[in-house]
Amino acid sequence: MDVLWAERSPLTAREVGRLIADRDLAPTTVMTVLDRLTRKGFLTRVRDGRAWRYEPAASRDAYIAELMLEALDMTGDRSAALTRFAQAVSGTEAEVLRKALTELEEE
Amino acid sequence: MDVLWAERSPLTAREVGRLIADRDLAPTTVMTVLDRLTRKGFLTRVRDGRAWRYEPAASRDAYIAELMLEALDMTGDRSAALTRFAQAVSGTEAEVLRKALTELEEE
DNA sequence: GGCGTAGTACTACGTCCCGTAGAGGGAGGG
DNA sequence: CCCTCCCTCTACGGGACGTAGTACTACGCC
Repeated sequence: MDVLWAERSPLTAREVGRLIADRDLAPTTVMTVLDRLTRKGFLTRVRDGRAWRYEPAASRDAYIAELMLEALDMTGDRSAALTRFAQAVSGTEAEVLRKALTELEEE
Repeated sequence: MDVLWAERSPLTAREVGRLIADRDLAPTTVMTVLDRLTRKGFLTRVRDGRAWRYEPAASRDAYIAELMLEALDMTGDRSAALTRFAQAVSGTEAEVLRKALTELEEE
């Protein structure tokens, strides 16, 4: 669903339908989906003549980060979960995390 | 659902029903839920006489960490999402992460 | 030894979300 | 004036989930 969408950064309208013509969906289907995503706050829409122009409300990365935080909220012991997580990521990704944290510290 | 369950570490059977008597659910309801959680791999069950004894398949923390990794898998750019995440956690939690990563490095 | 009780498996029903789509309305162009 | 485009509203099938009932089995007591 959002997969299709969240990838392309530029804003668009029902051109989305053109972009995913391979799945040949009814035009209304695409509209319904965009509409529902908007209702859920994943997309933002702006009028453009009689059509709408949709835009992601947040970057994909921000959305993912939010999902991760949401998962984290489900536990009582956030530290334990975080530690677990740190242990679970691969070496290179641990490196990325470390770097991000370091930069954070420097600000 | 798992909320009730995943909190208590010790293993149990239909005593779960006793433990959540406040929600006064039919005994069968509790059983069905435990059964479904087992099917989905969240719980492990062992025979104990004619009854079953349920036990979490993974610790809550491990489960949360897994959820976070799952979210991370949804992006194309894992590094970007990780960086975002690192920036999003609160200061104290960033500290926890840093510590976990450092210990990881030392091993 | 039969009968109540505890525990299990199987099935069901309402609800909600999601992917898909159709039917109907307003607005611009030929 | 009609056609086309795009929008809104409503719908339907499927799957998950929370809740629960029914049917079967095995203990154990009297």
